[in-house]
Amino acid sequence: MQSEKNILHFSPVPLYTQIKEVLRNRILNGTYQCHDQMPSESELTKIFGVSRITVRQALDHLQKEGLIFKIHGKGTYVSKPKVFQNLGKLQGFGEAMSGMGYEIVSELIDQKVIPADKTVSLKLNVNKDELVYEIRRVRYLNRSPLSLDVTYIPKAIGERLVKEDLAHRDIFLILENDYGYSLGQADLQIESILADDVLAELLHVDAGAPILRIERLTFTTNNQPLDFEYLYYRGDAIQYRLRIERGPI
Amino acid sequence: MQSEKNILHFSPVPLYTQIKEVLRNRILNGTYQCHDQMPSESELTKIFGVSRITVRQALDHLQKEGLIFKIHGKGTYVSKPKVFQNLGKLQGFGEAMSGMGYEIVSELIDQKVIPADKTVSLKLNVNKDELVYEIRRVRYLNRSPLSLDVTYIPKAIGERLVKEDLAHRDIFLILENDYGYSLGQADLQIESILADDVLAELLHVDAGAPILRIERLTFTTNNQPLDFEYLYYRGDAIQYRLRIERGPI
DNA sequence: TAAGTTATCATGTCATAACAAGTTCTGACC
DNA sequence: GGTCAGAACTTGTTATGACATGATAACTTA
Repeated sequence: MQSEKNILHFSPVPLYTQIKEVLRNRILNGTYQCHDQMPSESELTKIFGVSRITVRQALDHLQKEGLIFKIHGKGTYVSKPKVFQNLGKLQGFGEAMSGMGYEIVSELIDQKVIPADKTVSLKLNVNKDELVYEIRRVRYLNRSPLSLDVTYIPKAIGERLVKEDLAHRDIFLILENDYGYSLGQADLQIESILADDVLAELLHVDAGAPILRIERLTFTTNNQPLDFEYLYYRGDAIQYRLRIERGPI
Repeated sequence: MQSEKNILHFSPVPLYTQIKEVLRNRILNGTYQCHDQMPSESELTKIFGVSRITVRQALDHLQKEGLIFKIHGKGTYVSKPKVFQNLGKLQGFGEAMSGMGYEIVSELIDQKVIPADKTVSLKLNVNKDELVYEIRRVRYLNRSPLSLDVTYIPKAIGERLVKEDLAHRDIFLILENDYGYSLGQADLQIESILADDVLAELLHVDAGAPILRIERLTFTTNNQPLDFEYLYYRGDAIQYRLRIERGPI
């Protein structure tokens, strides 16, 4: 019946999902390469032995993921993997830059247990004056200071974190891979400020230099606040690139 | 034939788009309220006089926008409007703030046809020195200047745009609703700079004040660059809030 | 040769139809 | 009364078929 023996017509997983996975793999492993034209919808119906509506459903999902794009009247094509493709996702800075050929190291400035002030307690959903960990690090990109990260994290997690190699490992990766937390959404707030003396010294800029200040509150997939950070980036460094998708209203 | 006289079966705009707009309006104006159950798919087919596949296409889009959610076997429901729901999506600033209780007006500083410089030509994918429109606007939030938007757009589109009411309408909305462009992704680049004299005067800040500079390149769903902008925000205003989701890779 | 027309193939839209599967309510049976 | 089967909803998946519309190449015509 079907030319593709990988496609099971009697399976709890929908046909369009199976087809989507097969096509995704072929794109990722290079069977269909960047800017290649994919088989047309009618060809795919023959290849997989399904109807056109099923093929279109699989393609729609892949398009939503950004792996392919369609041109009316011409065909379906494999998207060029863009630098930004994986951004616009929540990720730490090291996570973002490593894999892009940059070497990121962090210098631990200090780490201490402090009572949560009003802002931190609100963000992390703890009582005021409840103890939390404050971790201050300066991140270097190719020997040049790039940002000061001030992280607030519940005391229980902080106690484990401070034993880790925070100079080379991303906190998000530790939380996810080592501690098993599942990171979900994050709220970002961005503003522009002037460097004070402390920032100026740490980031090797003049006092009064422009600084990009990002406030980030990260949640688990269960919507529990987990990590609250202030990120002070040097204003002259290309900072955050986001690939965001349109959603109306 | 159809119970809904607003739905035109012989129109260049697809039926599912018309239905999507009608339903969206009913959600926004409160006809269908938060957590209300929407009419079932079979009811909607009768209401609008279309087939179920068309209704589902409209609902799928609304779901992707986050306005509704479905529960298998139960029904379709109106989502609770979240503060961040509409952020982290690509949207113009007015689009973001209106509906949040703020009044946004824009002042048109100037609009002119200029030859594309190297940056603009690269971003918009046109030849260097090819003519493009440059539109400069200052946006006011409750009488207070908030940002300078410098928009570069291909000449053909710009010629139509400059006839519009750019003081009160969002460019993105005009492009989408009036011109039928389907906006897809956008690349954002954010940095922090100091206000020069021009910016200082336009934004009512001192020269040297911190400014948030956002470079935004917006694509159609066909991945054609459509709109390239520099957004200069006052650094002391809460700027951009993004709700971003974690994605694999 | 250049310009216009047509054929062909691509995706986009829409209709009708059927069955699967999850939820809820009802009514029969114990 | 409590339980359980089933009817009557819901959304989810899939098929088949049709026509519209955009893009392109081949063909025709001036």
